[in-house]
Amino acid sequence: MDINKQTQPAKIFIELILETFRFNGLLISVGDGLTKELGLTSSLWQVLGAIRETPIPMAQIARNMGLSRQGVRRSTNILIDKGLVQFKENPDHKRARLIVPTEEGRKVLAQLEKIQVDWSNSVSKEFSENQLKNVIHTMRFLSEKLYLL
Amino acid sequence: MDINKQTQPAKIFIELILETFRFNGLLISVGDGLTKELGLTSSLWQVLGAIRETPIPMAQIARNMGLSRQGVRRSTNILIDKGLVQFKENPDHKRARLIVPTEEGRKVLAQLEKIQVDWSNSVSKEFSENQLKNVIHTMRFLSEKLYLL
DNA sequence: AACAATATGACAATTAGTTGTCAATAAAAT
DNA sequence: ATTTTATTGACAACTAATTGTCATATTGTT
Repeated sequence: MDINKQTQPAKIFIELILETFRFNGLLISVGDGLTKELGLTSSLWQVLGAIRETPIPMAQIARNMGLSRQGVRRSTNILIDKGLVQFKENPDHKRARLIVPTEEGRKVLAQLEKIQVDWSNSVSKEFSENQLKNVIHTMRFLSEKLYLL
Repeated sequence: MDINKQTQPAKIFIELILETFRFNGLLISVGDGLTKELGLTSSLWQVLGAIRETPIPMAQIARNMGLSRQGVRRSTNILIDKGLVQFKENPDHKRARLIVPTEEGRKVLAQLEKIQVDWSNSVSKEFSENQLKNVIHTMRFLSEKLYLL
């Protein structure tokens, strides 16, 4: 039996994976740089950002952001120590308390947003909406395929 | 002065970042699943894969793959313990020895490649070459912008 | 209503990865 | 040629993240 031959799209897909790793790493390091002054790391602002609009429990943050439940728990503990978030009883679930930003947390979120807006504006300046949307769409589509396998 | 308003591409760019985090996490977990039987984790096969064609020193692996030098060192040590790679004197650089696969390492690389070919073929089946290339291109373009800032 | 299956968060132990520092080597500048 | 700057890899200390297990709460089944 012959060795299966790798199709052309498959080769490019592998390239895409490696590029994703690099891009992801770059985003994290740039993100860390941007928010260093706020005393936040990527894992922290990912969690803080996740409850910007609606307070949700840890497990849901994990699901939304593609993080592990335990990782979110850890980050949440740190954010609590920093006084940026707190627990709030969840009427719908006795165990799964909501994570909500404190007053201080809201201030940091506002600063975060300011930084993010300036930065994202300047980075995305030369890109069209469609170009970026296409990337997101393809990633999501690929993700679906990955889940199925 | 008004708060800077976030442009539409900027908003989508932020979405793209979050999607990248999720996609990256998914790739790692799927990759770990695929290569579990070989006793390799993502960080390990990233390093092993990097020297598939040409043996290079640790620092170069790190640069190519967007990993930290120290992380690569760690992975390399593990791969050496597992007997999959070894050092080889580098005529061009006394300090920076080349990392080369052992006989056993080459076997694992072959298995890895087999798995990778089957998997990438099946995932990328419904994607056009161009669609994937566009994603890579956009990521690289974004990366350039990120470096400049 | 009773039971089974799933989701959630806590904790401990382990593994993975980073940071800071150092000495050796190589490359670049003068 | 000499000096300065970069790169490279090693090591140790530290921080981050994962894994496995457990008790509790919720949801789904019968």
